[in-house]
Amino acid sequence: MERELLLLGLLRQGAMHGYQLHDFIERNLAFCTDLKKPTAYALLDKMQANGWVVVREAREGNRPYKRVYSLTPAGEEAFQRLLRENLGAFIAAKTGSDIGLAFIDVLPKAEALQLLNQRRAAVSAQLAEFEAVPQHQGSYQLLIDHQLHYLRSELQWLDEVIAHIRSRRHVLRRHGERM
Amino acid sequence: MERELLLLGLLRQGAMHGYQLHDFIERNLAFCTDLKKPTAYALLDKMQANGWVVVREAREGNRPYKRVYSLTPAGEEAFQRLLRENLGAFIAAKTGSDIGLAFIDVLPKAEALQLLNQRRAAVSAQLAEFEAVPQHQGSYQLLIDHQLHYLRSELQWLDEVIAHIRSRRHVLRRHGERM
DNA sequence: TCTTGAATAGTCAAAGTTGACTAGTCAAAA
DNA sequence: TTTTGACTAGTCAACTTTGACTATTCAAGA
Repeated sequence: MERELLLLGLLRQGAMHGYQLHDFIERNLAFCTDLKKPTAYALLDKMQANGWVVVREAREGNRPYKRVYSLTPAGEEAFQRLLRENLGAFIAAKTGSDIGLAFIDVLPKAEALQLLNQRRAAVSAQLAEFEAVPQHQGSYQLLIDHQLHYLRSELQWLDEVIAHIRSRRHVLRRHGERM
Repeated sequence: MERELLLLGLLRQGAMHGYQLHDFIERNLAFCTDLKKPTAYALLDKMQANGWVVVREAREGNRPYKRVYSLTPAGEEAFQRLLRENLGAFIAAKTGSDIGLAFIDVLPKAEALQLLNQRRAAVSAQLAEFEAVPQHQGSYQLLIDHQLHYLRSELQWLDEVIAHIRSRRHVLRRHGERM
């Protein structure tokens, strides 16, 4: 749903190839969304079937043909609708990263702490990466700011978890656990 | 990857039907992971092929047969490996909820604010829901606490965004935009 | 000049995911 | 008692996603 919105929003700024769309997303929005090349083309096909985009087969010189996608009025309408739908709603993110926490009692305290510190380093590294991104103008900066806010919040939570585990008595052995 | 970990972790606490596994996840962990019934069975089939679980066809009375899954030693090994892998790494969550923000400039300021306030209400409602969950014992509480932490952080960020948009000059009209 | 590697553009078969279904059991209301 | 609705248990065809390809162009270095 949001991937359609994204493709429409990009096409709104001008006609593009499927390849360019995918490439832009991969380079700039990989932290937000996940859109592999074949999926991008599949969505574009569907959007074409919906009448949201039209394709023009173009060739420059004798290079192999390329398909250039551009927005139709129906596509603009869809964009407007999807944008409002997206902004007005909130869908909580789901990492699978939490699942392990549900079973952390299985591990000896020392190993649990070692692994969580390793995880903390990973969060920290991602945070440093985003802190190094130069300021952008426009609403793209919002996305970066959100990611920064999210990563800082995760880091803070992880620190709380580590402190909590550290303060606990040594965990008892359980069924099926290696010593 | 984390869904296998989850299934293995649950089966570790005792043999179960595919249906019970799915049902438990749906009821208690829907905020963390997403595992539809047919996907659960597909994963169990794969795990069986891996030798991580075994199936016993059982019937009680003359009710139709049921398949009871249980962990093998190889499954326990896989669980231990996946658990360490999961805890030691961090994979940032991806909502698609952010995509809309990238295009918020398209909307008139007033409408943008109205939609963001609607979104804020949605976050607030989810937060209230989780604040109402009674305290659990054990590491399940960690998952709840994480969700609370996450939702509070999102709410705070949204408030910053709303304040930021509010403080901005009225947005200029752009290409393709309805008046 | 020729080769190599990166970038551009897209495809395909295989794998994963899911909405909608079947089918039996059970408890309670009509 | 029989109908209704919820619960248990699982399946299937359709749809979506993806890893791994093909094939051309282009620039740089050997």
